[in-house]
Amino acid sequence: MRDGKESRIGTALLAWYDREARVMPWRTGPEAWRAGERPDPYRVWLSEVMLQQTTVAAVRDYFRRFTARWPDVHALAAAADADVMAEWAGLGYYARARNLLKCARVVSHDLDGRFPETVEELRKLPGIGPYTAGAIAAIAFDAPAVVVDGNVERVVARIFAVTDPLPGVKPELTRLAECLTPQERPGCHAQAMMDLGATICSPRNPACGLCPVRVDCAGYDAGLQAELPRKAPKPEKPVRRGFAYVAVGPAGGVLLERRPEKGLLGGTLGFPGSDWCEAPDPAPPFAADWQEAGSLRHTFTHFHLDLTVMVARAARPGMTPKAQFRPADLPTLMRKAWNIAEAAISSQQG
DNA sequence: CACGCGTGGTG
DNA sequence: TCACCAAGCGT
Repeated sequence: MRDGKESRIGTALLAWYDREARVMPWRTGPEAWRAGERPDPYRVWLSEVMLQQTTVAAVRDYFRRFTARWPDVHALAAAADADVMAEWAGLGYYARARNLLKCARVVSHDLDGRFPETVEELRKLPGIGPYTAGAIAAIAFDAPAVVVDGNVERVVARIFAVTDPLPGVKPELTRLAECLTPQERPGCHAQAMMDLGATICSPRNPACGLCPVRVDCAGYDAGLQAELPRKAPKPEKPVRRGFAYVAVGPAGGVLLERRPEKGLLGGTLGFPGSDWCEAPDPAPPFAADWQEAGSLRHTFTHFHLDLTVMVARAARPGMTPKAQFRPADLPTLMRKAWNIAEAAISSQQG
């Protein structure tokens, strides 16, 4: 399985990681690791869920706020749903936040607060798929799990000069990643692969001159490093339109609603509005003197949204009082809508 | 299994 | 400006 080349790559990678490992709030660095310190599984799990399809830079402050407010899995399990959704607001992919809370409650109530140590058991928990299960097993419990994220796909495709496109070639990349996974320090190896992919073996303009495994990189030898991994072309994003209605009461209260659990922005707070489609009908939540405040474009995973923001001053039952309304609790789209509405209202009334 | 699901940085 | 991309998962 692991012949001279694979073994040499693993050794070079670990030596590089020992020198260059990135410092992150959820990590135990190589030095502390060697001194016997191990990362807290709760923090590993929380960071890995936040990092799903999300950059390190975006996660840092969210991770700090979550761990300051909920230092362990029991504290998080006891949190109110609305508080967790508010703290997650802006990070995106809100199903992660709902599954995070479900998972915390299972671990807290059914597993006595201890995360499972095997990939098989971790996989059964909500929000933990093949990648996250492997990452927790490797990083928190130092199990020789295979950890394949977008970084590892790229690194492996380049090292072995795999030219077939994703996603079809993913199983082969996983097998190749398995060949590189050592029995010793698998957690450090997993983090080293991801650090290499995030810094040197980057998607565009890889810094091969600094790469610890360049001498064993078939992609570099073939001059293909910048083109790998190949990916199937993505369909164009359609444009949808919609209306959002921001009602502000005499004392500054705001009319908000919580969206359904499933679907786009599921479980988040927002302003009432129309459907989002090619040609939506206006859909004011009640009759009032609605004025157009402006519009915005927001891009989701699979479509662009052009949203027209309407405002009215009106008292309504069920408004969120001004003192309890924090725009930071809203997903980014709704925060943008609020910024437009607020500017219009303050300029119109002075 | 292909698709739905956010957001901010970047070239 | 805008398409692409990032430590994927659930259905």
